[in-house]
Amino acid sequence: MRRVMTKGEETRERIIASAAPVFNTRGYAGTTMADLMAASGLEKGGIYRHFESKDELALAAFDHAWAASRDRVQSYVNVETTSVGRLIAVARGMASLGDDPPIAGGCPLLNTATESDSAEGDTYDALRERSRRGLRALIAFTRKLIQAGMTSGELHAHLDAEAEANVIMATLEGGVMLSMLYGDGSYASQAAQHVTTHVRSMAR
Amino acid sequence: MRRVMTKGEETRERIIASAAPVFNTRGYAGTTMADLMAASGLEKGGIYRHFESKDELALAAFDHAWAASRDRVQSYVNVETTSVGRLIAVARGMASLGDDPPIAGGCPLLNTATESDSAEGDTYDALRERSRRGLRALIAFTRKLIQAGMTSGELHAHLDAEAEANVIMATLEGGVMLSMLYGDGSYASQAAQHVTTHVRSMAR
Amino acid sequence: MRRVMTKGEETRERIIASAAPVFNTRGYAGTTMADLMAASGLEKGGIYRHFESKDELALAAFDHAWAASRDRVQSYVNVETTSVGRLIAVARGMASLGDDPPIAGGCPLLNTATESDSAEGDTYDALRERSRRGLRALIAFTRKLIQAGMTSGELHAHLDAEAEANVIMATLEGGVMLSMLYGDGSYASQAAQHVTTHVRSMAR
Amino acid sequence: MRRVMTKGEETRERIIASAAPVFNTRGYAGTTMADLMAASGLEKGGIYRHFESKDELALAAFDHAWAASRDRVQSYVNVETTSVGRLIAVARGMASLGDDPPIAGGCPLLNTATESDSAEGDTYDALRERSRRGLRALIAFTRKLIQAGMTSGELHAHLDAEAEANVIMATLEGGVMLSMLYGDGSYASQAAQHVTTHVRSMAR
DNA sequence: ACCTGCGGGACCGCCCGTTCGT
DNA sequence: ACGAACGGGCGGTCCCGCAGGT
Repeated sequence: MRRVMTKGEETRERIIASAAPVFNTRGYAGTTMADLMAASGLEKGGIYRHFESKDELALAAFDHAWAASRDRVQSYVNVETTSVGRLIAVARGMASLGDDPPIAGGCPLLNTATESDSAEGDTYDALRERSRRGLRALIAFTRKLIQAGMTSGELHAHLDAEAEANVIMATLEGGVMLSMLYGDGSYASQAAQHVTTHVRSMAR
Repeated sequence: MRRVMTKGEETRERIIASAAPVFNTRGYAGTTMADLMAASGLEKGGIYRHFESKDELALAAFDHAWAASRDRVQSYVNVETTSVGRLIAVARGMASLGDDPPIAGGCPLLNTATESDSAEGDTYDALRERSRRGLRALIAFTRKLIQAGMTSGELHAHLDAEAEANVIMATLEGGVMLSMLYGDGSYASQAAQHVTTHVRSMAR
Repeated sequence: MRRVMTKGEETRERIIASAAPVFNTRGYAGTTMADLMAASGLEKGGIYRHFESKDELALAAFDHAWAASRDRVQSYVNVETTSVGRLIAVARGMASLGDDPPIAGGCPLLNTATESDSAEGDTYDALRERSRRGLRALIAFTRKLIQAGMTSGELHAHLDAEAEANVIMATLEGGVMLSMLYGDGSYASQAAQHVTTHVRSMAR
Repeated sequence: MRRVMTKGEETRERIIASAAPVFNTRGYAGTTMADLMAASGLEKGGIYRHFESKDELALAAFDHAWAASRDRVQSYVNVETTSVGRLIAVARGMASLGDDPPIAGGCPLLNTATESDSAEGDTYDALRERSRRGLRALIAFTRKLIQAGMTSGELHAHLDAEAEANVIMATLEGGVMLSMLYGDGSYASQAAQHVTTHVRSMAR
């Protein structure tokens, strides 16, 4: 019987999991090592054994938070079979990030993108790059659903799939932002509802 | 001929104007007094004479940035006469914040809302409150435009003006976010285009 | 009719008078220019017009406070005619500094001596020198009263006037210290009573 | 053999021991963290690990200095067996604080009392409270010695022990003050001599 | 092998005492 | 006499490296 994870790896994962909501709520610059210590229950040295720097942990925490958010959306999508159904599932899944986020603080893509978009510094560069990749993946996923719908005949044939995907994601992220700001999930829900209606209007 | 502004007031305004893009790009927590000194050209003592704390300056800088952004949108709206035209102007005005922002860093509402939405502390509280007010005003302005269009007969009579305004602003802010993240104004433009099409579809 | 004091000199005196209780209560190091501004009602520039530095003002304030304290003791002495009466008057006058000081904060000699006695720095040197002179004068005054009493026959002829004066002043200053610490004038009174009894025991 | 003190506790004690003479000579307000760093040989971070603030260290340093001074007096008292002998020992012990203080700067009670007696602020409040307790204990100790002498018949039966103790301590502290100011231990010695004579005069 | 806690040093926001133009 | 600006240094806190102990 093989060991799935060493004790050290488990600790590492535990640190990441505890750090993710902290970075997601306070931001990279607003998070201190003391916050991370309190969250993980470890001393400084204990954290530094597993991560070279706060930066490295921040990156790992972002990956963790983004994976959790992506999984959330994926879980909505997985139960659907049609392209239209899946597109609507993406909308509802994204909206859930503003209503009941898997990682406290809302959508890590939105948070990290906004903090890092025009800031300078190596860590911000890395954070921005990950945000870009995450959002690019999300938009590409949506675009492919649209294209699949176009191919299968569920959707009109002459849509600009790229542009539609961009706008859908903009609307959903904007809804999450509003919901987080006002502590009211209905903004994200309304955004999801709008996307749903829009997607249906693209169906023939 | 009387003095409109004392030398001190001018300096204060100069400090605010120079601080606004710094806070807007680096965020509140990411901005240091040294950054503010470099931006204003003043020494620490010179800044401290005009502001009790970094916090007070941050608040003033937010107000400045938000006023500049609001004015930008307003300047698009002012040349239009119809409700539909004005709604489209709002969309183009907001999109311009992602393409060519009046204050470096993009939309101060988006940036400040995202940084402060789930953070703790007095300054974050104040920042969050200002973001809420700003966004509320922006949404209310949009809602009134929709209601005016409904009253005048430009738009369908049975729209949910509040929900429409929420979604429009979510879409536009999301578009700005994407444009800032990728350094590409077309995301915001596509969001504006979508809103434009949507508004026209609401016209009878 | 000649001007006794120019307007500038008056202001200078006003600053000194307002600064004296501040330095006497907070000490030299514990007093800030802001404290002095608040006490005088003047702005920084207004104070610096009359004094080259905080140090110079501190010295002037000490002189003022010490003069006021000396005058207080003198006023007790002046109404007495005998050496014994005058010695007792010195005791009661000193005790009054702990009970109802002419300058808030108690005896400036005690305060300044204690702060400056083993500290380094030019200003402390000057402060210490003034404390030494003040206390030396006070002790000398007391010694001369004893010597006068010895000469006149009021007191025993073979006293060590210098030592007696030293001890009397030590007792009285110690009493003031206790009274200031506990906010209770009875310590100083008891010290004065002891000195009174002691002086009477030196009378033949 | 078990460890009596961890390395951290030892460092903490070392910091306190090095800080005590600094605070005792320069006063609380006159002492900077840089002074404390120089005295301890540690960097700021090293000190900060053991104390939350300069204030906390100041309080600990006062306690240390006062304990050392008390021990000094105690060591004079311990070798005496009679009440009169012990009272005289107190006088000589106190005088030694002005002549050859265990902590540079003289009597911490005198120094701290004088600095804090009329100053405002939480730390001054705490310092004043400690000075009061220390001096109260010293006076009470002296008073009990007098009362014991009265009970045993060494001293006259009708003395006001409280008042005598107050005056004795006033005289001794005043002597220390003079010795520190002039850098001449003879003032404290004369005060002690006076107290000795006075105590003997109270003996039947 | 893993983690705790100690200590370093840079730098934070703030406020000091000071100078100078008006 | 004021008020603007200065620049250094304040107390405090950060992130981090490393020695030592379990």
